[in-house]
Amino acid sequence: MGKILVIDDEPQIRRFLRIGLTAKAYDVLEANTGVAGLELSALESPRLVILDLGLPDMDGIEVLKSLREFYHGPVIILSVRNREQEKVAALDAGANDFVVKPFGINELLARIRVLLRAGSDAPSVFAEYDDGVIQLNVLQRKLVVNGRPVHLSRKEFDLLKLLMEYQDRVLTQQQILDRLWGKTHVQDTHYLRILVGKLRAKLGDEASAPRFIETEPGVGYRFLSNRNEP
Amino acid sequence: MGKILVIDDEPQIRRFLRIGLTAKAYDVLEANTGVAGLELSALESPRLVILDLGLPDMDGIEVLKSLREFYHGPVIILSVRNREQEKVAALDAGANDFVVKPFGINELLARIRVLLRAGSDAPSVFAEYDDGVIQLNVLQRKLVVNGRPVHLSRKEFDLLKLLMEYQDRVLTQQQILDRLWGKTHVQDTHYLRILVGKLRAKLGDEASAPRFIETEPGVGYRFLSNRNEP
DNA sequence: TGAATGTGTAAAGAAACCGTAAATTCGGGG
DNA sequence: CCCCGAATTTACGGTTTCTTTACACATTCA
Repeated sequence: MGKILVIDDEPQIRRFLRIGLTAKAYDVLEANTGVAGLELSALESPRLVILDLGLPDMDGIEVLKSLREFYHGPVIILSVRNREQEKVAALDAGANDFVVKPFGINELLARIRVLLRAGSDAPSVFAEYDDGVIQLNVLQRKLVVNGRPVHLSRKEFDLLKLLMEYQDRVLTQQQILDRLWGKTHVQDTHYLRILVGKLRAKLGDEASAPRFIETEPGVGYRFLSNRNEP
Repeated sequence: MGKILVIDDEPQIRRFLRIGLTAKAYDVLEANTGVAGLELSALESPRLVILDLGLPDMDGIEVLKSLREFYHGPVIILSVRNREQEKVAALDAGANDFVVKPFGINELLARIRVLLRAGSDAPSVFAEYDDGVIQLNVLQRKLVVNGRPVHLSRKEFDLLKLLMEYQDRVLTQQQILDRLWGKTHVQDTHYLRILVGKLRAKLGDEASAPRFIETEPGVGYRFLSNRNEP
């Protein structure tokens, strides 16, 4: 049926979930800390993640945000607290659902079915990119080009990651601006041109004969995956 | 921001939702019975539906099932009852979320954002065209004719995509002009002729013996799908 | 036949768009 | 508080794309 990752520090909750999930033929992976959970997600590409907000090693929302750097599958949040503020924060940070403990296993299973039903067919994990020429590590936010490490600023990195994630597809200027600057700046296309310029310079790319980032005039940019060159 | 339909018989709940939703710039439609709600959904194609299970005229689950016969957007269920059985039934009948009354407006708004966010990158109706001779990839914005990549400008691409989308059917000049230039330019048919000319040139087509784009004099243009040629 | 209308190319002009450089402001760390 | 890298703003030259203008040709219909 698919792998489901449970990130929770309470053994009895994990047991409760393990029993309920395996009964429905899901494969259950378990982690008892945020760090272990993040590692497992990147490694195993689970179909869905269940994340308890009350972890001992990291703040739950931080785990979620880190997870969303590379994991795009559905995430269900568990919490003992029923504060609206916390729900809104988690949902806006990228969670797909929020379930307050205690909860019935059947409700949780139904919510899982809803999310898997709607699931996309795109790969759920984008943790690294590597064709012989250019390597990007999303977790460490590090880039290597032709064997040389290249330092990127925050926005430069986010832009490159976004383009690589949708390689060969054109991302419109509006899509990029929305993602990097927020909806309030979707018309400040000038920011974007400058950022692309800086990124190209660091990649050793040139606009007139692009090997990495290609301009689609009036539309947006695309990252090229097929490089045919010396 | 998009139309949201509220199906609820209690005026105070509708008012509560109307205020909260319009404050976030959603357009709110309202229905106080199941029948009225189904009619409005079919008529208005809202971006999202909020459905109360306790309606006077029909059983809530039945409304949901009927709705799902034709409506595929997100549906949030409201209910005063907190029985697990009911939640499971609703979620399995096609609901995307289930919120128990009383609830905070901010949580509901956050859950709405989650559902609208998920549906935003839904697969486009028309993503690709390919007969042995000509291939168009909409997401990559790439065109290949007889194995050779051909670059199209923005308007050229939009025009070709539109024609291919309605292959073998005639699109009137007005329809095309409206779609590409907006209603203010529906009479500037010169634009269109020039654009068609450029597109034909890039496709290797000629107006007198069209293989791809055929002129329907006095009416418009059509893209030919059945090519019988050497 | 000949005006009127519709269509197809070509080329010039205008506008929008892109890329780079450099100056200025912002913000976090020491 | 100062410093440095990052982010934003300003300025400008070059290019593509879009729009406008011009004209030849075909078809229709009076």
